[in-house]
Amino acid sequence: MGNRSDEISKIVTRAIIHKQLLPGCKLSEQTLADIFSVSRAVVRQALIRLSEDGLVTMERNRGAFVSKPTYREAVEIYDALTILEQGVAAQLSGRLGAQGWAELRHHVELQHKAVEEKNDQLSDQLGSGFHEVLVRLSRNTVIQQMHAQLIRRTALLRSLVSSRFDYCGLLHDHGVLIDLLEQGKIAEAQELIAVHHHNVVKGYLMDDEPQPEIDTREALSRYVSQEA
Amino acid sequence: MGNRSDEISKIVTRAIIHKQLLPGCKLSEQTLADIFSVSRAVVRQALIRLSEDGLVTMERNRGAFVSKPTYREAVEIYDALTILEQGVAAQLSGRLGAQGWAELRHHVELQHKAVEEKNDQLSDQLGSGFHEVLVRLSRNTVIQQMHAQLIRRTALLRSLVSSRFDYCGLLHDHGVLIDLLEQGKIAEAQELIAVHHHNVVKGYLMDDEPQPEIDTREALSRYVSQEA
DNA sequence: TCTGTTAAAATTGATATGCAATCTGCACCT
DNA sequence: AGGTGCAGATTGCATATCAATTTTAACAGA
Repeated sequence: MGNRSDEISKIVTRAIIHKQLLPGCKLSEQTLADIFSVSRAVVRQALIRLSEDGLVTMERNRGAFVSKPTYREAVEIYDALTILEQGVAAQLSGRLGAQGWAELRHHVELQHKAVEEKNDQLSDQLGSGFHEVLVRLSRNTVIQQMHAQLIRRTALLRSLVSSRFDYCGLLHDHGVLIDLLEQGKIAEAQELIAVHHHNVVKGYLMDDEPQPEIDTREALSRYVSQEA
Repeated sequence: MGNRSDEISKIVTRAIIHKQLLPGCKLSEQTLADIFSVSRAVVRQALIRLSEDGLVTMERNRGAFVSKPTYREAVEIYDALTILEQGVAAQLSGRLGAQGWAELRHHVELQHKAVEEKNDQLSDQLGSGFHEVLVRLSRNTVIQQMHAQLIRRTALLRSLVSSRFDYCGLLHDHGVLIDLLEQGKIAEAQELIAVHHHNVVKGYLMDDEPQPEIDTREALSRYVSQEA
């Protein structure tokens, strides 16, 4: 689509994923309009796109902010990822051609190098990338898009915490997963996926436990709504 | 959210789901602006929301149309639904309280009456409703929203074909599914979910086989792009 | 009658501007 | 320090305008 608002939303998405725009950051309409040299109307459209995607939260008369997921949301997102990837894994196992397995192994290889070079930025990217490749091989664009959206939201989570992952362990999981799937051990593969994501979430837990800072507005909403 | 564009997009969504607006229908900006007594800008925002949801397709300089899913898309949507519900089922089995099972059975009861009264409209609605309740019981709003979006898109599919479902059979599946889950027979429950959705898609096959009518523009796009 | 061309009208995508409602920040007062 | 009130900034929406593109209609020719 050749829409200006679409381009802008994609650019801002990239900025958010690359931790240039951090959760909670205000996205002023006029500021963005100046930055992209477009009218406020176009910026609003871009912000709406972003909010539909979950990366941005719009508050009436207050404006748009980069979303700040709660811990609960993090768990839900990884649960959703687990379910999607378990389903895809079951479909792929036994049905994927040699070229598919090769692509997965190649991806693990790439990440292996990134980890060895201690390139955390790249390791991170390739880490998510593996899961994306896995889903892409299912050849189901609907699932692919849902999954991609979830991955974008995990990027939000990563910029919310300064967690240090056990990249080596997570990477090892990827390799084992491929083996299990190729051998048709679906149940074990699915269990591994669940544990894998569970480990990632645990990595978040370290410094972002229950709730970092509570939004007063949200905390009081239930009381305000039933005031006399 | 108190946005006007949000309200409008929800109203149009209802109209599409209720088959008042059919796939392929043109959604003129000015027309909608007149209908809702708002400016074109607000209508554009609503249309963007709808297109992000997949119910509406926007074509540059041509406008917005109610989406017309292909058969392939239908299969992909039901595959996605299958995966989501299989995952939710596995989580629910053994973990859901008595109240949860009761709610599910109650829902089947309601649909049973609707089918007896030959109220197809209501049967349809409750049919999707059962799946929504199932997912709601997972208490995962992320999965819930993804699932709800898929359900909306299945409504699109239903208005695209004049299929007559075997409501009785589908309803029976729901009852059996509850039994299987309550007994902890996860694998069988998951298989039933897959077969259930497969049967629904087969119902669509009857009169909407490969492609109803091909969009010339789309059909020729690959040739036009590489013309001399 | 059918086909192809051309001109007019309609539609979209985007901008600019104005305005009411609301929120924010800050000086001010107790 | 802590509450009050106002000025300025921001959002949400309306209207008006314009270029680009598409659609429609009229028209001419085979």
